[in-house]
Amino acid sequence: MTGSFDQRVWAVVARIPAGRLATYGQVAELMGAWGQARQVGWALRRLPLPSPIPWHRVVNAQGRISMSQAREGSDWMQCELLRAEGIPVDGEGRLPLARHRWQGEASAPVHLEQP
DNA sequence: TAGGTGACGGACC
DNA sequence: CGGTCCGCCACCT
Repeated sequence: MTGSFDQRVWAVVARIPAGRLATYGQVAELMGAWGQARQVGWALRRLPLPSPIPWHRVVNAQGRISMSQAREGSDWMQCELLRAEGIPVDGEGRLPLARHRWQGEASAPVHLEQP
């Protein structure tokens, strides 16, 4: 294989532009591991911090930061990093996912039509 | 070895 | 909205 699961996850996450968001499931899809969102979470958990990989741009499909005591504060750090990129996060970890959703680079060029 | 637990997601109620 | 269930699969008892 050309790299471990972890490395493939990180490679995808590394492509997420600043100010944009992706979901765990989305990352799994982009790396051809459909339905393995959970494993993507594990891979990010194994990411040594601090890291140049923009791990904070990955949130869950409910548009919230996955909070967990097991993260030992990295969840709150994620909150800070996102706000620093201009993405508002409320006290419950909710954020405007729809507006900041990263489209990957798979979106076919669309020809705009006249209204 | 079996069973419980998650940085998940989608269906249902 | 929120809560439960189930499928998913790597980790950890």
